[in-house]
Amino acid sequence: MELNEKQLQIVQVAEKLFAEHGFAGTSVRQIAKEANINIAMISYYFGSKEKLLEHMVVYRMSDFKGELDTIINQDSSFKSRFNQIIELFVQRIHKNNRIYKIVHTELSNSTRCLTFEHYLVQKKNNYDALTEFINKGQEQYEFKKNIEIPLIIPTILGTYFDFHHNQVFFKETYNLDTPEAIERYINHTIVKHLQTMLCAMVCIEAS
Amino acid sequence: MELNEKQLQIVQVAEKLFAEHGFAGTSVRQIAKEANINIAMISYYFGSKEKLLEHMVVYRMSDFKGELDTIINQDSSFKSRFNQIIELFVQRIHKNNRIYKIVHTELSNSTRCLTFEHYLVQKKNNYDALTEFINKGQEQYEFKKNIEIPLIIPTILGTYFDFHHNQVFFKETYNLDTPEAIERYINHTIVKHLQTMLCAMVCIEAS
DNA sequence: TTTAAAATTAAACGATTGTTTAATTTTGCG
DNA sequence: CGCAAAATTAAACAATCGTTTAATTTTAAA
Repeated sequence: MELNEKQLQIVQVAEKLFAEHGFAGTSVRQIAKEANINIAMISYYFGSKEKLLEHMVVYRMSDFKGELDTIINQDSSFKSRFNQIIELFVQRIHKNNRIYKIVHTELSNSTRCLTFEHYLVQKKNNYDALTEFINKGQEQYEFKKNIEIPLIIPTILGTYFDFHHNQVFFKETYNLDTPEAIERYINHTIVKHLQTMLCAMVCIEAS
Repeated sequence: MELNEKQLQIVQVAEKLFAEHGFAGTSVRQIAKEANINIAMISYYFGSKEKLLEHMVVYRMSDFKGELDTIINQDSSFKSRFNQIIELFVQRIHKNNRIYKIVHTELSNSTRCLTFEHYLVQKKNNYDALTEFINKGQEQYEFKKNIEIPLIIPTILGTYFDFHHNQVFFKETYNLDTPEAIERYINHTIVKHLQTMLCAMVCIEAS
């Protein structure tokens, strides 16, 4: 995915607006205005508003490969690696939460006929890598069996996104006033909650 | 929330369309066509498209009170009640997943200036009721301490919704071909996954 | 400096948006 | 039945939508 400076600027502004107001709720005029470019430039560079979204998904979904394997191939205990994987997923999804929000919304949108193939392939890779890792842990009697492995990632991403979607609620209920407080809550409290919960389910504790 | 037959029909059709195509992605003409009514009837009954959404949220969010208390006040073990609470939440969110999807999307939408007060009040009630229940379980040494109680509900709802959002992925990856298979997966596999995981984190097992 | 390609612009395109109007039909009570 | 209120309609409203056009400016290699 090669984007020149101007194209990148458009994609970044559009990503912000699509995440905030939805794809249908954002007009090309808003994008053009906020990106300080002429309306026609969007069609000129991307062809259409829909194709701009496609370019955006492909562009954002290409730097994820590898990080997961690095942790899995590390030389530490299964539990330690499992905890690191959980933290990685939260950081990843948090860093790119805008594009994920857009994809989640448009993926189940019967209007859009995009394939989101890049997203689905990425997802499949993550699931396969995690499944293989858990299976190995089970073979070595470090992880419990009878675990619903396909639901581990939904639990991680879902917990993050439910918090993210309901930030208005959490802010006023648990006094997360500053952006720093929210960052801390995500990187510490949510990560620790997921680690505690998932390890309690998955890990066999030495007694 | 009192709606006559015609208004109810409009709300139901609009709910389906808003959930499928988003609020901005649905036109009043689509709603009118699918509900077999004249376009003007929407303004006539609700005032505007925005107010239709408000009416919808209020209407859908009013039958939730009570069920949770019934389980909490039951005469069974903390663990048993906790498992029932988890199942109730999944069933609730699944039954009403359309309005939740709409609210989640529009809640973090800076365009919309709706308060969604009914939703937020409902949510607060659920959180307070669950917190009180867990606290009692902790006092009786049935539940562990140092638990992040505010994140239990996000884990339940989030796990469900991540599955729901990515149904396209799960369908082809785990062969959930029929609607019945999906129902079974939600009501059995997801519920059991959440019960196993959350109980492992929360419950002190007799040894 | 010349020149062709690329980038950028304002303006206009038809289509669709949510809403309102004013006329007509249906309803239900006296 | 008579008649006012409610319900329903087709048509029109101005505004905005995504996209295209055709003209102009900028760029950069020859």
